[in-house]
Amino acid sequence: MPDPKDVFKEELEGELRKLAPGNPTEPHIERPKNPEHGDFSTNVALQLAKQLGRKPREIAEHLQKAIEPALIKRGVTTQGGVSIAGPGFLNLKISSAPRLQPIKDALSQGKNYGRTVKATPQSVQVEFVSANPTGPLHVGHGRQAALGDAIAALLESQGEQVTREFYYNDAGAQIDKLAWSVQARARGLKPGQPGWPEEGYAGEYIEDISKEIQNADDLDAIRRHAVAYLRKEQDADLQAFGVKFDVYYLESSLYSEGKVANVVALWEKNGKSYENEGALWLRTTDYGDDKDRVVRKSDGGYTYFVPDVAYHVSKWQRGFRKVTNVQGTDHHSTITRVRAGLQALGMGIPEGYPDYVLHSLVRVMRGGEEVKISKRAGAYVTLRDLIDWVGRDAVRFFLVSRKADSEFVFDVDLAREKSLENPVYYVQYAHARICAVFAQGSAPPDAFDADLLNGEKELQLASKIAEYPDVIAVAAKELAPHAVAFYLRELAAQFHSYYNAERILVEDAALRTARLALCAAVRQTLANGLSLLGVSAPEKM
RNA sequence: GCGCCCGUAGCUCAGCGGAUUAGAGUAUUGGCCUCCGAAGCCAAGGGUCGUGGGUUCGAAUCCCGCCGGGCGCGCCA
Repeated sequence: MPDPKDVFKEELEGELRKLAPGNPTEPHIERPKNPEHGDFSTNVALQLAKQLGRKPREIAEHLQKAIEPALIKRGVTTQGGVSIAGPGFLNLKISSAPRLQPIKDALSQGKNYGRTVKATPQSVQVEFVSANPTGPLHVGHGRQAALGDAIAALLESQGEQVTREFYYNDAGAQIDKLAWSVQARARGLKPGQPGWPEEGYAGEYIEDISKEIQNADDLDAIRRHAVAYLRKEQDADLQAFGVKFDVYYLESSLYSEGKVANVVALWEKNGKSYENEGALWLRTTDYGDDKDRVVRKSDGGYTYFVPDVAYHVSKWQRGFRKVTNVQGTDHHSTITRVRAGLQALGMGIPEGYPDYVLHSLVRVMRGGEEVKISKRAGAYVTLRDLIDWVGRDAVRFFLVSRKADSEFVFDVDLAREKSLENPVYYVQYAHARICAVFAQGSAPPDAFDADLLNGEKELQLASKIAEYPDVIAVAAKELAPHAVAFYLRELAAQFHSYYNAERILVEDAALRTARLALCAAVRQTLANGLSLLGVSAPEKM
């Protein structure tokens, strides 16, 4: 059976090409909230009115006459055809058999419902977290982990081949500070005392590490031990959070393999760099930056963004044509710089490479007050704190249920509340409720009589299930997992409403089978969506 | 000062390639369990979409100014 939405769109496109051959408007088909407006709606007639200098309703009538027979010809059965509403909207209401098709799709496709298979998958990469091993992961890293992992899952759902990557600096000045701090602790010094390193790390974890140091004079051993210790701890946190990386990329390898030096040499060769005041500068202003940037300091060391550019060259050379970096908004100035640095190499890397998803800060509220300090880390709230307080599923769902660039307040008390107030449990509860129905002894049916699902709530649920593939396609395109979280809430709400209004396990066997099929399809869709967000779909709660 | 982001119901947030009556959760109020899980449902009240202009037949959505908040403006990473 052809997808009515696709047919509707294709036929509209054909008609629009005839109406405005020069530059045809692309029709946007939306699914109206108000059921009176049918299953699909478009405002092309209104958009076209200006361009053609005709009244929108006239255009709508023209389109209506042209489209209706074409739809019928292609097997789309409607209720009342294409109707015109308001100033010139075209609304299409399809008959109930095709409206129920998504139930069959969800049942037959199972875990793959909503996913796309690509003949030639693109090799794409998502880089996220990338915390330096100088302390425990904080809430911001948690947001990156939740966001990055969900974005990666979304891209996978669209048939791409995704690599999750974690990049970290294992050898820079920050690591030196870490080593000095541990050393000072091992020698019995406390933060702030005379002899404590400037800008040293003061968290309790430094003391924990220092207790394992045998020789406080062997700074190299201390450094290795501290890095290994914190890496292990970060890995444990990520594992508890359910996030796995395919590649850990070490900044030090960029130096040892000569990749940093190569980048600088290419800039010099292309005439994109110049010497001034003993330093080497890159002409980033050629690529939209507001001033040129130092790349090699007068002391001979490179500034941080040189290895960053070298790292992105490595991504390009490893074949990643689409790369997404998930970082905090405090990094937004690096976007221009990294892209400029890549352009100046003249390697044919596209201007917008790579993509960035920047998230703003998360404030943590608990007991009506903002929490700023973690006992362990000292200066910030850790991801581990959050998981301990509210559990992995709630942390994941909360951190991903807002637009990345909106600042938001994580309310620990709300996330903890295992009841009405919590959207995570609300969605999970819908899943568990359906499981409970099936636990009464029925198996999800293979076939059912579609004519029996003719209630308004049933048809609406079917339409909601039909939306799912579009929702994740758009969320993947826009790198916006929060759309999935909102969708799941709506689907769960519609199910709860239905469940309260109608009995599933009715006497009539045929009707029972049909309703069980609908339930199974909802359950499958909930499970698929939750899985994209890294949230479990429990059978019991 | 400059650049980027944000300002929608008491609170937390969707919507923002313009369009059919501004949405949800939470909080408040009132209903619904002899019946598949009440971690649920039904209903009510609550918004000059920061503000002032502009474009448009039509603006929360696009453009400009202003106000308020965040972040960034290092030969730090």
